[in-house]
Amino acid sequence: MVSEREPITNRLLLSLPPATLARLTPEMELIRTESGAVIDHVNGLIQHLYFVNRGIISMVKVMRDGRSVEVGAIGLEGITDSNALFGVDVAITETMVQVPGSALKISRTFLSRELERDRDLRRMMERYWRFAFGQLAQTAACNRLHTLEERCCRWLLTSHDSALADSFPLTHEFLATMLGTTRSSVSLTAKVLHRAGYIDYVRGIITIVDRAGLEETSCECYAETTAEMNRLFGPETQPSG
Amino acid sequence: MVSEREPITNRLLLSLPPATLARLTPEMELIRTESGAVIDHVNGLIQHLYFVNRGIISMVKVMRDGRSVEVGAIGLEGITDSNALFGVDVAITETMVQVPGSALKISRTFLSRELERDRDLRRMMERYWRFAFGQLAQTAACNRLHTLEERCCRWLLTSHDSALADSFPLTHEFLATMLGTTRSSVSLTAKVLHRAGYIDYVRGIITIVDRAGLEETSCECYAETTAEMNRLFGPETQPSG
DNA sequence: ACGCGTCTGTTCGATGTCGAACATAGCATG
DNA sequence: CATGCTATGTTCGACATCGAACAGACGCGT
Repeated sequence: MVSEREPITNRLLLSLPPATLARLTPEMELIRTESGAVIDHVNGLIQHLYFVNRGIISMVKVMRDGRSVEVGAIGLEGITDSNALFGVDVAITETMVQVPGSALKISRTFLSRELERDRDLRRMMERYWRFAFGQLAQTAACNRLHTLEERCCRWLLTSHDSALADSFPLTHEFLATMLGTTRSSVSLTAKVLHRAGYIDYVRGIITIVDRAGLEETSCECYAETTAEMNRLFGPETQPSG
Repeated sequence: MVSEREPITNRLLLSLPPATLARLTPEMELIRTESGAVIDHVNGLIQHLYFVNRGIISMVKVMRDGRSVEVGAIGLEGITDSNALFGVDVAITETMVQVPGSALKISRTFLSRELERDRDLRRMMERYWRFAFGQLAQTAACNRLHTLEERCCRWLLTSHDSALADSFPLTHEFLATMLGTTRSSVSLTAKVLHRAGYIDYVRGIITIVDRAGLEETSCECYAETTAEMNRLFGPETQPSG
C-alpha cells in the first residue's frame, strides 16, 4: 500500500504498461531514504527491493580490512539489489543511501513471481540489468585508470543530478568512503576544486558553483553513463540540466 | 554443428537437463580460441555468444586515451557477452582471449529465443548473470583498493586454474593491459614475485613455481571469487588444485 | 559559560605507480 | 653472418595518493 502521496518518478515504473503498473502499485510502499542509512547488508538476505523515486542509493563493496568503495549508484532509473532476482537472495554489496529521497518498497518474492509471468515486466528489468552491467564495468575500469580528481568530479555530477538543489549535505569522510580513498586525500582534491571555483563547502554542506567546470575536469565516465542512460531510458528527466 | 570432437566441460552446459542440452548441441560449433584474439569489439554488434570450454576469455574495457583494464574473466563457468541477451546487442567491452583454449559458438538470436521458452535454460543463465554481477562488483572494488602485486597474484592464480599447466605464454605487456597498468610496473612486480620464488619467466613464458606463495600474496578477491563460483556451480573441476 | 566528545578540515613525510628512455634478445631477410 | 626490426625486460626521476598525526569547529549537558 502506498501510504504517502508522491508522484512516481522512477523511470522503470514509468516505462511499464498501465496494466502491469496497476498490478504492482498496491504491493508497493513509499518510504523515505535517510542520508547514510544502510538498506541492506552484504551477505544479508534480501526480502525487499526498492525502486528509487528520489535521491540516490549506492552499492558499496566493503573489503576485509574495512576499506570500502562505491561500485554502483542507483538513481531514478533503477532498483536496488536487482541481481537478487536471479534465484539467489543473498546481497553482494552494502546498499546505502547516498542522496536522501524516497523509494518504493516491494517484496522480492512477489516481484520475482510477477517477473516469471509478465513479459513486459521482464523486458523492463532486462533493460535495467543491461544498464547495471554497463555501469559496473565502467566503474571497474574508472576505479583503476582515473585520478581521484576526475572520479570526484564524476561523483559530484551524478549526485548533483539527483539532489535537486545546488547545495546538499556531504562530508569529506562520506566522499572518501564512496571514492575508496582517505579523508585527507578527499580534502586535498576538494581544495583544488574549490580554488578552481567549481565548488564551495562548509561543515558538511557542499555547493556546486560551476557545473561546467566539473564536467570538464571529470573523467569520460560521467558522460558515458549519462549517454547510456538516455539511450536505454530516454533523454527525459535530467533533473538539473 | 560441432565440427571437432572434444568433451563438453563448460559448467553451464553441463548443468542443463539432457533434453535442453540436446536442443542446443546441433546449433553449436566448436572453435579454437587463439591467445590475444579479439572475439568481439566494443560497440560492435553481437551475433554469437561463446560458451568457454577451455582457457579463459576476458572482458576488457578500453578508455578514450587507449588505456585498458580487464573487468571480468570468463572461464569454464561462463559465456561471453551474456548481457547481450538483455534486448540490446551492442557490446559493452572488448572480448579477448586471455588463456587460449576452445569455445562453443552459438547464435545470439537462437539462444535468446530458446531462453524465452525454456525455463531450465533461463535458470542456468540467471545463475551465471548472478555470478557475473558479483565478479564485476568485486573487480571494481579490487581495482581501487588493492595493490598491483596483490592483483597480479590474483590474476596469475585465475589463469593458472584454466591453463592446465604450470607454464604458459604470458608477456609483461599483455599482463599490463589486463591489470590496467604499464609494462614497467608489471616488470617490477614480476621481479619481486620471482625473487620470492613464486614464479619464473623468460621471454613470454611464465611458470608458476609456488602456488601457495601466490595465494598468500594475492588479495582476498581470488578466494572470494573462487568461493562464489563453487557456491553457484559446485566445487567440482578445480583444474590445477 | 565551561568542559568534553565528536565531527570536520589540514599538514607532511613515506611510498607505490607512472612514464619515458634505455638495454637486450630473438627473428627474418638478403 | 651482417643488418635492421620487433618484442621484451630494466632503470630512474616525477608525482599522486597514503596514512598518521595535528588543528579547529560545533553541539550538548550541566
